[in-house]
Amino acid sequence: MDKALSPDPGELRGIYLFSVLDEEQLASVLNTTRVVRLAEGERLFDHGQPSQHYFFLRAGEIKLFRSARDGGEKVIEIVRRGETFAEAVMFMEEAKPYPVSAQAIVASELLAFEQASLLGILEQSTPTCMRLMAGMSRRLRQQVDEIDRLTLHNATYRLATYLLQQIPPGVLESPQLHLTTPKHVVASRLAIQPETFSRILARLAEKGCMEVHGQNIVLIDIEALRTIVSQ
Amino acid sequence: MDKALSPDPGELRGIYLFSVLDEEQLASVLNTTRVVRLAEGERLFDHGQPSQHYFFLRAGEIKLFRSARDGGEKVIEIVRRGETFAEAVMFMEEAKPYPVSAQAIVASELLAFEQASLLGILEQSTPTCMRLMAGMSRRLRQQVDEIDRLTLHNATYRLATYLLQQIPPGVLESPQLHLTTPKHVVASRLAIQPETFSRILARLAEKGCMEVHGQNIVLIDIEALRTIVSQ
DNA sequence: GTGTCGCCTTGATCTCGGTCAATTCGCGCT
DNA sequence: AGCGCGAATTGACCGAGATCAAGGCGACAC
Repeated sequence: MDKALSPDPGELRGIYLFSVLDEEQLASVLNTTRVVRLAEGERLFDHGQPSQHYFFLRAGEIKLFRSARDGGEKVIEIVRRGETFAEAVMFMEEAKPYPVSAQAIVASELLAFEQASLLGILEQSTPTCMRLMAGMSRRLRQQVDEIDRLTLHNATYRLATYLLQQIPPGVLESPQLHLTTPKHVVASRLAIQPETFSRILARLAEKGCMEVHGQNIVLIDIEALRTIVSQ
Repeated sequence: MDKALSPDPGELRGIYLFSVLDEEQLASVLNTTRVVRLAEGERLFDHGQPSQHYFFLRAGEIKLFRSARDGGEKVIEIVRRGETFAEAVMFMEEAKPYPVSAQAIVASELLAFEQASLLGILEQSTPTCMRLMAGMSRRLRQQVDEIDRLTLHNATYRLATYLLQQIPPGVLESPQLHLTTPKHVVASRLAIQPETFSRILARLAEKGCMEVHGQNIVLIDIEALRTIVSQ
């Protein structure tokens, strides 16, 4: 079976935040790093909860989401293998509450880093500051794009955009997509109800844009999708 | 009449980004700072345009917005006197395109700072890095809140939230609000059509929550508003 | 004063996407 | 194989808010 390997310096160097650290700094991160394994459906943290850590997703899939009192749920982001999250939280004041909840979509394995060690490193390593700021800037821009899509565009546009983004780099023709994420989670990520999501997929398939076979989608006519997205 | 005063070190120190700089650093910022005055309706920059500057709003009001090809427009943020904006853009790659357009709602006066001088300072001043990261973190969180409101809550909720946020700090009872911003701009900020905005205000007034006299709104029953917002 | 130009308001109607409900599908389990 | 449960699909209906279309109300110019 899988065993939770301890992280080594090589693995940490692959993470953008740590790529320019010296041996000593890397060791200080490594010392306070824990491996966390989550079963499917397990919560990592809740919205509002005081934070002490930020994370790197080794394997699996995590959803970051907000809940409404009426039971509604909006997935803010789907975190994939190789991505870090919650780095920006450490700059908030007081208890630094997490701005979202995090839950494993499938069994997942993560590295949990202590905020304190990174804060110490940031004091010494301006290049690391720059990397972190670049990362936050990119996310800020993505959020603006998200608000744009939510307010200026309809559900079909958002779904088309999402599908086009899922095309692996390099693939040009009739790419075969495999949705690793359950459809209802993707729907929430796009602020669409599962029923509507299903209907839009069906309509696009009917128009000949794609073929849908459960989790697998073949994009027959990418140009048609691009047309939807470019107006 | 107003004349455009040259900025002095005292004014710059009042800006959170510059509050911990030494004399020399402050001078380097000051050297490359220009005063910009905009007439009502004038554009400061456009979405996608390469960026060289970030800004501080001395007086007036600026809207940051996205446009759709069909003429639709979404106000992302209304910048008020004393606020800075577009600091995060400098960390993007290549041409560092502005993620939004900026236009003066009323005649405005700004300070325009060069990205290069701040980047130089960030290399030397870790405390300034920390301040900037804290600012970006706050904005990131606000964007999540915004997405939450857009997807999990209705137009009345968003309007009530906005009104409650406009209450000057310290005022507890029947605060009199003055909307400095035209209603159709506030509507766009809240992702509501002007007609719907007007109707919601009318309905809240009818319920006795408030009195609306053009730009002036008296919040009669704040508790009722808070109830709307807390579910 | 009176004209006019924007903005705001009010009314009538439409529509996209949500809600409710009923199957059906897919997959793991015994 | 047959069962059971959650996810996905499909259909019928609904509703918040958009759109379309008139007025009304200032503010400003002349």
